[in-house]
Amino acid sequence: MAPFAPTADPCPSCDAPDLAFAQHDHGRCQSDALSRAEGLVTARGLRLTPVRRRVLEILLESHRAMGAYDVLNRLVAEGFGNQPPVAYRALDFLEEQGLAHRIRRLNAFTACMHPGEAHAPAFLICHRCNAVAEAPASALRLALNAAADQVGFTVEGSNIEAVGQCAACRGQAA
Amino acid sequence: MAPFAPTADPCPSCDAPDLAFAQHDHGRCQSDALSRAEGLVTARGLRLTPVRRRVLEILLESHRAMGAYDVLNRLVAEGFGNQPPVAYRALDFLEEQGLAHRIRRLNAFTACMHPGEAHAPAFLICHRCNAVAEAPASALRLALNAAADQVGFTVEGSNIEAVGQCAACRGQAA
DNA sequence: AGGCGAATGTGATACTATAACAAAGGACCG
DNA sequence: CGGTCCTTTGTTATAGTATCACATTCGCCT
Repeated sequence: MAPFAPTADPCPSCDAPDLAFAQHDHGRCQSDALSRAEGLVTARGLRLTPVRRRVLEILLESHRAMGAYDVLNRLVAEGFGNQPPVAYRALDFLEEQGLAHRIRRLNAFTACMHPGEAHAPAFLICHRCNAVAEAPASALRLALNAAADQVGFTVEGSNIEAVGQCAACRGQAA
Repeated sequence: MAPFAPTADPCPSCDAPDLAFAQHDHGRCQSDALSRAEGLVTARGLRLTPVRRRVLEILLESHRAMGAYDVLNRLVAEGFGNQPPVAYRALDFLEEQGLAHRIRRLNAFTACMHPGEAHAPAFLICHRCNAVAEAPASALRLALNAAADQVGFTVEGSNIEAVGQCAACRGQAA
C-alpha cells in the first residue's frame, strides 16, 4: 500500500469524526474532499477522469455507502457506459487512491472523508439512518497489530466495521 | 445477540490462538468443537439436524473459510438438497448460534474455534495458506467501543478482519 | 391419529463482481 | 504532423453470492 503524502489543507472530518452523523455544512464537506482528491491524484501523476470524478461526486453526496450498481445507474442516466465494469473500475481506482472505501459488510462504497492522510479507519455504520462514519482507529490498529504479532502474523490489510446506532438515531428511538 | 453460556470444557484454541497456523492434533480440535457445539445447541433447546451438523463438520475439516457454494457442493454429493438455501440456512443457523463465523472479506464461512464463549473475534487471514485464525480481540473490542463512544455511537455488531501472512508462510517465503 | 411449528427441498430470481476484448483518447517522440 | 504506446473507456458475456416464495416433510405434543 502506497503511503499518502500529508497535505497542508485542514481536514474538517478530523476535528469532528462524528461529522457523518451530525448536521454540518455538507457543501463545504463535499467540495473540500473533491479538491483534495484532485490535488492528490494529479500530484501522483494520475488522472481524475470524468467518470472517476463523477463517481466520487456521487459518493460525496451523502455520508452513506452506495452499491456499485446504484452508482452505475447514476452514471447511465448521465450518459456514461452502462455496464458494471464502468462503475467498478472507477470505484476501484478511487479505493486504490484512498479516495473511497469499500464497506464489506454492505457490499458498498463510501467516499473517504479525509483523503491524503495515511489511514485505515474503522467504520461506524448506523443501521437506522444508514450513515457511515470513519472513526479514528490508530488505537485499534495498534491493538490489532499487537494481537497479530503475538502469533507471528503480519498484517498487510484489514477492515474494521461496526454496525449500531448513531447518537441522533438513538435519541429519536427513545 | 444472545450471550453464550460458558462451558466447563477446556478450549484448546484459547491457549493457542495461532492453532490454525500451526501443526496440531486436528482430529481432537475437530471433535472437541463438534461436541461442544452439540452441547450448546441442545442446551438451548435447538436441534443440530443432519444438514447443520454436516455443514459444521465440513467447516471443521480445515482452518480455512469456505464459500457457501463449496459447502453446497459437498452437501449435494452426500445426498442433501442441491439448492443454495440448503447451505445458507445451515450456515446462518451456525452463525447465529456462534458455531461459525462469516468472513466478509472472503464471502465465506469458517467454523468457530471456541464456541460457547462470548466472543466476537478478530480474524487473521493468511493469503498464502488461506488459513483463518481467530485472534483474541478483547483489547480490540475495548478500543472499538471507546472510539465509538467518543462520537456517541452504540456498537451492536462488528467485524474485524486482517489479511496478511502467518509465521509459517513468511518463513517459507524467506 | 391429528395438529402444529420447525426444518428442508426446490424453482426462480436478485444482487454483486470479473474476464476478455475492442475501441477511443492522450502523451510523447520522431 | 503522423506514428507508437499506454491508459482509459465501452461492451458482451459470464461467474459468483445471496434471497424469496412456496410446497413438503419431519419431530413433537396432545
